[in-house]
Amino acid sequence: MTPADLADAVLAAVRAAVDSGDLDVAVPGDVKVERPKNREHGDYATSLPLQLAKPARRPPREVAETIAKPLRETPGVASVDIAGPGFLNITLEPGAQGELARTVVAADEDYGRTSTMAGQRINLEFVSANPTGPVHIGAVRWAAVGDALARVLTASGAEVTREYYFNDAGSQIDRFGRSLMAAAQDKPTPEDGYAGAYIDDIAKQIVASRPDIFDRGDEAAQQQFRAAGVDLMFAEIRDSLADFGVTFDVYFNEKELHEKGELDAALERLRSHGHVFEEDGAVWLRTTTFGDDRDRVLVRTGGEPTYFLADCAYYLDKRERGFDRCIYLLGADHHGYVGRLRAVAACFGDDPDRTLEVLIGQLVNLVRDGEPVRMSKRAGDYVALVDMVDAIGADAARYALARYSSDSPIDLDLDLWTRHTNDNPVYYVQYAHARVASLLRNASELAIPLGDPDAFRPELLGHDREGDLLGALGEFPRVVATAAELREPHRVARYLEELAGTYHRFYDVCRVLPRGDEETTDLHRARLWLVEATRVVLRNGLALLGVSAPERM
RNA sequence: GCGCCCGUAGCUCAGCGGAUAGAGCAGCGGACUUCUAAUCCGCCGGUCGCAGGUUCGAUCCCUGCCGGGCGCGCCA
Repeated sequence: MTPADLADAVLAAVRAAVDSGDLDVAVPGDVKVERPKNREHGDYATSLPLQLAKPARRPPREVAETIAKPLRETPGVASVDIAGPGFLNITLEPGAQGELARTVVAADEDYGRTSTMAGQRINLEFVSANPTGPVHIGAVRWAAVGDALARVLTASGAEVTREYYFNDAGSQIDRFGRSLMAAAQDKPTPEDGYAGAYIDDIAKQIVASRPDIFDRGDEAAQQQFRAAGVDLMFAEIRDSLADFGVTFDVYFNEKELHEKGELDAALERLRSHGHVFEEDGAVWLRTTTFGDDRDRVLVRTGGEPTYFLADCAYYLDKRERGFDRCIYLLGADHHGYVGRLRAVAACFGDDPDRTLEVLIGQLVNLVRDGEPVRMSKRAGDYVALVDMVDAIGADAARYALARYSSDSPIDLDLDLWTRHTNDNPVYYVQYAHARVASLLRNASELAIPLGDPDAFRPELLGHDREGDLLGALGEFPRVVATAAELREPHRVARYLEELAGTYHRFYDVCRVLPRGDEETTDLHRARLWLVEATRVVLRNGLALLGVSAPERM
């Protein structure tokens, strides 16, 4: 019996109580059934009676009794106690609890998948770093978290498109092109230009592949530096992200918006909705109508469109591609965008609460030898994605970035995440998986197969540590669904750390394989099912974070 | 000044209104002839920033204050 099954049983009990006239209340849509910290409070507990007491106009403990009565009749439920002010403490039959191992093994890669978000078409835009330099650490947080988020959303039934908005138009690209040309000519970096070793590298590559680049004058040369530079930079960005395990379904070019006339189309659309006005020779969008703190310029006095107008066109483009929800993952230094983006959606006639979501990730600082590592794309002495992967490996980097709530700023100590010790949570989890894998290898060498599922005797898994492990395994689908719903993939990492600990503690006291010439008993086999189920969940969970599940360490 | 985020054990952080607030690290003390000790067990450690409010019940929701981070361009 899974927690979801039990939740259904509780709701069925409420319905039964209502049908029999014992209770007069609207049956809730879902119910929270949780594992109590204290084992004396049963295998599962719910505070539903406390919540129903007021609408039912009855004392909580009375409500609890009316629900408990039919719930006790549920197959697999051993006992239901009423505790405290009106909690229901539920104890399962040993077999019903152990049954979960079979469920998990049977579901295998699908264990953890739910349909809580079925039918939702989500556009998830993240990283979107400008192609004027390598991906820096701030964007890497979202590469790790965004990709994990995409995975938990998908696991919950949503249809997700990972998208990278590629700003290949605008003045920063001009500055990039000028910087490359200056580097190629050994001239100093232009004012507001980009500097750093990568500029020299790219400039050299371009000159090497086009020795005649300066033949048709500076203007033509700069065009080429710009175009070729963006291509090379973009290829580098895409490769470094791929090495990090992150690939996008759509790389969207800003240039395309300009070339297809989507900026004008968006402007007309906004005008038709009556939110556009002219002032001081510029064209503005009245975003303050929808809560932005100031109105925004769409077209400058000189007739040049702003980056903001491209943002409007891009949003419209996403909506016209059929996404019901556009999620933007931005760094804290861009949180000022939230108000205007929401206003954009509203100006197009959308309800921003429904169609748009902006998630803000606080800043990441890298620390090395106790000293903060400076990051600046301009100065060129920043730590890039590739540096971080070189320093601590893709697994540790992804895990380190994904295990914290995006709401809190983090200092990542490169030394710590390099260590192969217990301080390093990714090793703790991966080690648990390697230990499981090793045990299963030994089982197979001893020719002890899991055997026929019908021969599995779940009621033998009655040890406290087995119960703890089964309970933890049962939580997984709900953890994933919650991570998706709240857009908080770090919950998966924290869960895995707990599961790993629960497994280590089980392993410590519950011998799984027969020793020496011991007979293989049904208990050995039952525990093997439990271990196999643990393997499935650790592997599936790590996969959601994009972290490998090693067979050996 | 306005806006967003944060404030929980010595440190780094979990905890989407429930029972006695948790984990890792650090500190102290234990467990390896036994399936991977990259592990496990015990001890030590808290006015959940402060003050009000809502609630049967608040670390969680609301208001104000204090402290810290970030942001407030016809830049991108």
